[in-house]
Amino acid sequence: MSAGGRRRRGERAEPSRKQLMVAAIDCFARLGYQGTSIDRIARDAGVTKGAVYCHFRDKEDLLFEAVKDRVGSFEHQVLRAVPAGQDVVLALRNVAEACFFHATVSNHRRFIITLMVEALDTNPRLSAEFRQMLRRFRGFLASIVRIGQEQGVFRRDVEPEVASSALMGGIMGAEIEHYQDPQVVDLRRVLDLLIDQTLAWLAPARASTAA
Amino acid sequence: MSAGGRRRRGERAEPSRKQLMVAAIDCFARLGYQGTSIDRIARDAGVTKGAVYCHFRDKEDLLFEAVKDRVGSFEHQVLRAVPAGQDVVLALRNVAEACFFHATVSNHRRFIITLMVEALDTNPRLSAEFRQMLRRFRGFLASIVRIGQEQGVFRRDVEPEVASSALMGGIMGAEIEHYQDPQVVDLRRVLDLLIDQTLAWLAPARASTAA
Amino acid sequence: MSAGGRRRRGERAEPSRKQLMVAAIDCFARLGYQGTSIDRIARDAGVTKGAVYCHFRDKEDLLFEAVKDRVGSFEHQVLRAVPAGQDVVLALRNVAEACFFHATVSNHRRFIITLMVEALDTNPRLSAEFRQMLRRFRGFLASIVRIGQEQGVFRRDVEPEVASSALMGGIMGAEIEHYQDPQVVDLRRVLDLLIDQTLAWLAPARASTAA
Amino acid sequence: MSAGGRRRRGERAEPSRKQLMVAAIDCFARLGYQGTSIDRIARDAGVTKGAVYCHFRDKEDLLFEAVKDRVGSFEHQVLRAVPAGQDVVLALRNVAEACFFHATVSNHRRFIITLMVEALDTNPRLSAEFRQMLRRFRGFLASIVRIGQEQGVFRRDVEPEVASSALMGGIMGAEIEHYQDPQVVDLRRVLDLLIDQTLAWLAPARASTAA
DNA sequence: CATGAATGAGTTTTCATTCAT
DNA sequence: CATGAATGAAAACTCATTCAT
Repeated sequence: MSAGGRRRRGERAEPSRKQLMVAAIDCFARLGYQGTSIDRIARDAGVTKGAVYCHFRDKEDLLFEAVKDRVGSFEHQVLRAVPAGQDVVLALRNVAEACFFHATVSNHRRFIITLMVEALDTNPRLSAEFRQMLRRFRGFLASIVRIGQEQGVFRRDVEPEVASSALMGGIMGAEIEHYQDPQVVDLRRVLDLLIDQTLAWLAPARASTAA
Repeated sequence: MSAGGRRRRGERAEPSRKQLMVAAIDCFARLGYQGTSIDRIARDAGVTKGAVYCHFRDKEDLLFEAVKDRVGSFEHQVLRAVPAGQDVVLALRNVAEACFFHATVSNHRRFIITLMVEALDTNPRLSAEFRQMLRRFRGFLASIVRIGQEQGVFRRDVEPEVASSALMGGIMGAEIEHYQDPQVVDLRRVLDLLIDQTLAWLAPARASTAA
Repeated sequence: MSAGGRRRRGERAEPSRKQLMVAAIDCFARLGYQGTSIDRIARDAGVTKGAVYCHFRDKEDLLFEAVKDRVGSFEHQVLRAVPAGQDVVLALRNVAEACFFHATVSNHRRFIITLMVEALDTNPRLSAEFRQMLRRFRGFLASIVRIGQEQGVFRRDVEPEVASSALMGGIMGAEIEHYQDPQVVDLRRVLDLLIDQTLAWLAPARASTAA
Repeated sequence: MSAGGRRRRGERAEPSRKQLMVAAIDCFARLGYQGTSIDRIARDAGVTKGAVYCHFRDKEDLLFEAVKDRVGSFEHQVLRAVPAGQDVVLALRNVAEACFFHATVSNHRRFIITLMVEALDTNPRLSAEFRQMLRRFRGFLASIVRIGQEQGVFRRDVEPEVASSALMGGIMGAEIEHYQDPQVVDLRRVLDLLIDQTLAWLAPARASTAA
């Protein structure tokens, strides 16, 4: 009770599991998995090392939980940002907007990108998880493109899968540039240009009039 | 004779410094800086741990030497691929081609991307080095765009800096996707589409009126 | 249970921090700082290397803690041995007695002398600490001399600072000789002679004719 | 020949063995045996590590050679400073003078004291060497005292061995204080006082009343 | 649940020593 | 003699994990 842990009435018990997740996500996003020690996470969460093992089997478990949390949350956000039946052009813009939001306001996107790169050859299981996530995301973008093609809004001689790869890569790459050099790379403008470019490219050939 | 690396006469001294660099670059590219132990590098290079310290002050020194080597080499390759006075369209295609080459045949590009992401918050000095490199690269791409604009080959209402950010991000992102999922992401096709898209976007307006 | 130091219930927690300090002091006194490995200290204390880092930041921290502990303890002993208002002659004898005690029964004096010599050019910060300690000690001795002079017990044409330097040096030197060659150098007799000599020298001139 | 090693005509080949000894003595005096690396000595001597092994079997051999060199040289100096048949009072003053000289002009005395303390429990063989040296030195001082006693210049109720221990300890201790705090401890004055004190003590009792 | 001391394996680094040239 | 690359053992330190309380 003297050890600072007592909460006042109504102070929402702040389950330390949640705090640990928050701290872990932040640390992993900035320092990577290998660069983050359990001790660091615990300290940031305001508990001791031992407490981590009350909630998670080991460091990897914490990692997977964090990834599941962030990936799920992000995908949910994107789906919410793109209601079914929406204008496909608006849909693509909204996806970019969601990415922008999560890349600047939260560090969810950076968390994903950082761990994805790190996991490539060091954590096959995690890497597989990310692979699935990217496939879902590309599939999602490709489906938007496909709908646009069916609606006659997009030209038909473009493979939706390749186009979605290019778009997704463009978004990720722009983010990395921005994390690296926020003073020079204005993420908003780069993403806007990226979407404009994509839409122009997808516009049916005639006298292409992108939004 | 059993005592390790002693070479017999005429056995081509195979300067172990070079071998250490090669091993280090490969390990760092795949496992990251923190994920690579000195011991691993030494073993891969066929020497003992101690030998590493014969050639490099410490692990970080080895890292910086490796980065300097790879970045320098890559930039040299790109400059060679784009002779001065070349057609700007061809120039952009050649840049993409060089990236494709170094992303698939060697692992130089992956080395750079992996370390760039890892260094963000863990190694400010290295991160600054990468920041400079990206600025040079963006500046180089922007100069090509600018020349195209002066030649009337590219439209003039596009800011070269933003366009080069989008292009560079697109390349890096496509590479990451490819490293993640080589079976699904055909880097060549994605890069081709990326360049096509960029060139279409840069094409002088005939009737195209993008927002 | 086999996993080492886990104590059974009631087994008197024997705080290992204390044991580590004891082991460290003993090792440093005999082997010097550089000659003592963390592993050695841990083994002597009956714990593993890792435990050391549980209680001390690093080897140097352990060193400074040990020095602080011993120096403080020794100064405390000396002050207790020389109550305020005591006969100055008795005071000097008691100081020598305290040194004798800590040089033979414990190894506190040897600890201080060993580290003081080693630190000279290898650890400026520690050396400064010892410098302060010696200044305090000399100041303390000088104050006794000064009081004796005021009381008319000691002659007045002697500088207390120089006299205290000679006395302190005499004590330290005698100890070193004794550590070196305990069979030949009888520390008690040398210290006694030293004090006799000092007191004779400090005695008010009656007919004393020094060369 | 390009490697800087070529000497001009007449430049006295400066046998590197000598330079290595000089460098070793200096390093050992300041940093101790364990605190000095072979590489450091070699660098200070202007050669490479390997060269050390051309002249000395190993680090310990270099140590013993250095000790032999310094101890021999110092004893020789002292003997020269005290010609046989000299006035015993002058003899003691000259010994102190020789110590002062070698403690301030060269670092021979510090070399001896540093290694003597370090060797105590870490190098029994070296420690034995120093023990012999101290015995010789004490014997030498004791013989002077004894001669003085026979000449009636010194009182006879003092044991020469104990007196010489006190004197030798006083000299060593004063030196250590001076190495520690040269700005506060004026070695010359402390040694002078020490000799005065000793001589006063040794003066035949006329009215001298020690406590 | 939570703490914090402790373990033990693994990491970076140092350094005396060897040896082909 | 001298060099300098290389070895190998030992050192300091880190950190995920365990466990008694």
